[in-house]
Amino acid sequence: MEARAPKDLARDGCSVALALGVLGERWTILVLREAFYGVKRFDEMLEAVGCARNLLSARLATLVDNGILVRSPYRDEGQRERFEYRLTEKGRELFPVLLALMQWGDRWLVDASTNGPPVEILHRACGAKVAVELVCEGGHRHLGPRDTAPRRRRR
Amino acid sequence: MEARAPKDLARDGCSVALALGVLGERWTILVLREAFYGVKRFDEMLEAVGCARNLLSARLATLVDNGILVRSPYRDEGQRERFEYRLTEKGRELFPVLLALMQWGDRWLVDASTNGPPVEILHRACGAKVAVELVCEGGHRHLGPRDTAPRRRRR
DNA sequence: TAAGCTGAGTTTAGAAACGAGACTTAGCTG
DNA sequence: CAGCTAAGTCTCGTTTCTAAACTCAGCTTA
Repeated sequence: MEARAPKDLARDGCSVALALGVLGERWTILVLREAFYGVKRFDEMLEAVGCARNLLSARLATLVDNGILVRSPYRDEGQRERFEYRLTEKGRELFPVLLALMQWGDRWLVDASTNGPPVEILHRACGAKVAVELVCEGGHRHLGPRDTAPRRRRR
Repeated sequence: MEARAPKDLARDGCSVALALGVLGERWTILVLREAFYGVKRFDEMLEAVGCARNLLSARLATLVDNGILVRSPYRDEGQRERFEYRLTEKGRELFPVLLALMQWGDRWLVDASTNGPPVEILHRACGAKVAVELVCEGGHRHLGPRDTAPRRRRR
């Protein structure tokens, strides 16, 4: 008997499930974190992420296949041509996901004995701390889950 | 030689890695999605999520252990006492993570031939669609990743 | 009082994914 | 031409996942 296809989390077309089908494997989101921090090269990424080489190779390949990273050539002084990985627009739009995870981790998981979060994201233009927030198209801000209701749309 | 402990993604105290240590296993985030939709009971969750029974059992246990869900007794008319799972405050604060994933999936993964996302999250008070947004403490809104810079803090 | 039902799990065995380290490759350098 | 280096690939043992069968406790019905 055939096992459920891997990555087949998307039984019902839910966008969360679709997203996790692409991002849900182990290490994938940490690779993206490093990509946002500006890490581009294989061995540097390997060091930063800390996973096995073959897995990093596999994750980069699926991220490229899914248009989240691009693999593009570069050449260092007196070196042969190699490739580096950079975020695409599609990849950059994952920033709120990363920031939401970071924010939750900061709030609930970071050891309270330390003085604050290990990394902060700042607004370049003004230096203030950046956060994700729930807003509605009607202009209301600071919403919580209790203020919302899901609506399933007919297909 | 001992293998790297599972869930040990948190080599460096990064909050994203810490969060993924709790949420990063397969199915966990889909369980939370259903919890936000109001699903509370084991078999109902099983049907909605679509994973193996033993994994649902394991995921619910780790979510309870981590204070994201509470397991509390209920009793239906003429039934014995059973248990249901509900989000805690810590769990509810994951809503931005889910919404950010949904938003990205809607934008980049939902088949463009269909007319819009499968599920929308609406503001109860006004009926308008809810979204996550990057804002800074200086009051600037609609930020993108390009507008930000990370700063690592000394520990 | 026994037999059957039900929701909520646990167990088991085979398949798939992961992890560590060794090996490969292609071009550059001494 | 031997050695170096970044970026992989390969191998094999371990862990995790999957599906399905099994268990269990209390309730109902006979």
